Amino acid sequence: MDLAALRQEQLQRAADVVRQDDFDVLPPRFIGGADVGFEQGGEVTRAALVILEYPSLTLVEHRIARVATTMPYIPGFLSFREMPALLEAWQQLSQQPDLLFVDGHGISHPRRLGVAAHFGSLVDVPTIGVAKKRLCGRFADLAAEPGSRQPLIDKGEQIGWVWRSKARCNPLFISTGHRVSLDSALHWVEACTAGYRLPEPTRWADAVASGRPAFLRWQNSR
DNA sequence: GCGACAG
DNA sequence: ATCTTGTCGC
Repeated sequence: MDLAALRQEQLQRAADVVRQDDFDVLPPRFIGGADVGFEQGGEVTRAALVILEYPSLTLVEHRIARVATTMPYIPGFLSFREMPALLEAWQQLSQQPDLLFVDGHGISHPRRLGVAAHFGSLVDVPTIGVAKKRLCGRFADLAAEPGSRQPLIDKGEQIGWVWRSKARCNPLFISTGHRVSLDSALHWVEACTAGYRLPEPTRWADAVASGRPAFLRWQNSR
């Protein structure tokens, strides 16, 4: 693969990313969660999409897509590796969300195009990046209290929030994906967090993707 | 040159 | 991400 070409594609696409709020984002009726994983030693990419109703945070739909992996994992180019499976799962959705939480970064990326920003701008859906690790940028130490936050800064601009969602847990990296401001991104993630480190949409997507007991129980009870 | 490096 | 049991701490 030609990284120089992909890098150019990122710069071009990043210019189309909307970092401000959309009027129809408020209030969301359906919030989605996306999680991508790999199987068979990485040869198969598995994308899970779930739809929750807001504010009840009730699971209303789940979809899983498996496609042949086309690219290796290269820091900074993750979206190209996950995009095919995400698009496949997206097409299977019978109810598209008003807002989507994507595992990974949004604009908190070296060229401001993490997977959340890339997918969001591609299908033109409001997205928020929810990552568990830092990719770039710097931030001051967080207080131990849950709820504490610090701006994530890179090259002189704020590209996200580092937020401690739960006591004694490592913080989350929240950023704009597409059509959602940084402050709103943190607002919606807070509104969808229910006592666990990860917000509900992300937790459910993860549970569905890996066949967690919580999901299996939900599936049997209907 | 050295260290960092989403999932 | 994934391979995987027990184990330390609240």
